[in-house]
Amino acid sequence: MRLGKKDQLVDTALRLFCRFGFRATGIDTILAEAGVAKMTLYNHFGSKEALILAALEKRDEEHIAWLTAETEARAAAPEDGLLALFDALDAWFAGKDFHGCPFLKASGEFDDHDDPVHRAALANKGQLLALIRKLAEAAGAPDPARIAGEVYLLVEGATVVAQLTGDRSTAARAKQAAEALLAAG
Amino acid sequence: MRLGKKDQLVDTALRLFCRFGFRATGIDTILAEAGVAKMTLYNHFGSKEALILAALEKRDEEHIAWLTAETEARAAAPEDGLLALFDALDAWFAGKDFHGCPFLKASGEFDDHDDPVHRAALANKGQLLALIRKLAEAAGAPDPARIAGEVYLLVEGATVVAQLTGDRSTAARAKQAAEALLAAG
DNA sequence: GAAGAACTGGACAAATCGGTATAGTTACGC
DNA sequence: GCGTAACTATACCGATTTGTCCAGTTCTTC
Repeated sequence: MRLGKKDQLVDTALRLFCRFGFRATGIDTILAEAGVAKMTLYNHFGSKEALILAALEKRDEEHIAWLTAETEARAAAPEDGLLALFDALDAWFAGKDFHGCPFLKASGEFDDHDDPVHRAALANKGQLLALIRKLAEAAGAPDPARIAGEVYLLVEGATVVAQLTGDRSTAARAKQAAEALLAAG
Repeated sequence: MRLGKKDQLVDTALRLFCRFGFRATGIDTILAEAGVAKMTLYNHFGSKEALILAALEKRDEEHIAWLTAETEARAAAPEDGLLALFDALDAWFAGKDFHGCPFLKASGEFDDHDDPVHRAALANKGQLLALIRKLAEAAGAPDPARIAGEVYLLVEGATVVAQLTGDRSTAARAKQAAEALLAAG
């Protein structure tokens, strides 16, 4: 077993969901791309929604971990982490297969607060906010919770605008703003 | 002609698109909700995509105008406009049928920069950025273009987060951040 | 009131959707 | 090598999708 059909399914599903949207991506497309039979999918996941949930869950763990590591790697000192986060974002946006944040897309397509997919998206954003709060504390901000909340808005804004416009300087602009916020205390 | 079937169609379509998404909303649903025959739709618009485009175009004009007026109404002096914008946003978010920005949703569902729908979304955002720039100039910011770009990120971030979390204090938090940016110059 | 445009309602088409059934094949553990 | 679990291939289901066709009705306007 080189990778496991299940993981293979989740990976290609996530890629296609990001690229074309959740509803627009049919199961048959995922199957063909992954080279997996339909019954294999329905043995592992009971429904398309379950596959979406599994894909988001995996993405959740991976992306938060990636962002944390990338931020740490780019911060010379712990107090630089909050600004280094935007360098990590910049690297993310610059990737050639960047198509926005799957959680934001999911919350847009499943815009009902009771929907399991929407909840999954919300859960991920909670983790992102927690990461930012930790970075704000490490940066020695006088009111880390408030700064984190404001920086979080910048992060989401930059993510959305980068996807919308494809502008390569978006993360840098957000970083500038974050610097000003941090300096203002 | 009380309202015109065409406008009626565009209005209900936009409402349903915002609520349930563009791809998830079938034309039969729109037709039933609007009380209009299918052929009437295809006589006015040649396709569903044309209806989407028409809905976004109308929304574009209306929303920018509404935002401009609401901001002016809430600004005691011209130099308060940039911050008053966030009060207008707050009013928008607080509306009971707020379901996020249709242009952001559209750009998420049609995530191809050549797609006409994506282009329409982009065009609207250009107008929004222009509005913010004018407000930044009126506020007497030393570098209005830079400040506008940063504030724009806050606006998009706040819009997305308000839709995602339903948090009522989102606009206020964004306003706080904008104040700091403005004060920092 | 007559002409013409706008609109209706329902049937229909072709494709696609998520999901199921079945029969057969491959791979792995003991 | 045998049994079992995982997987494949294909055919199929009913529902739904966008879009078309057409005959008949309502509305507007002169």
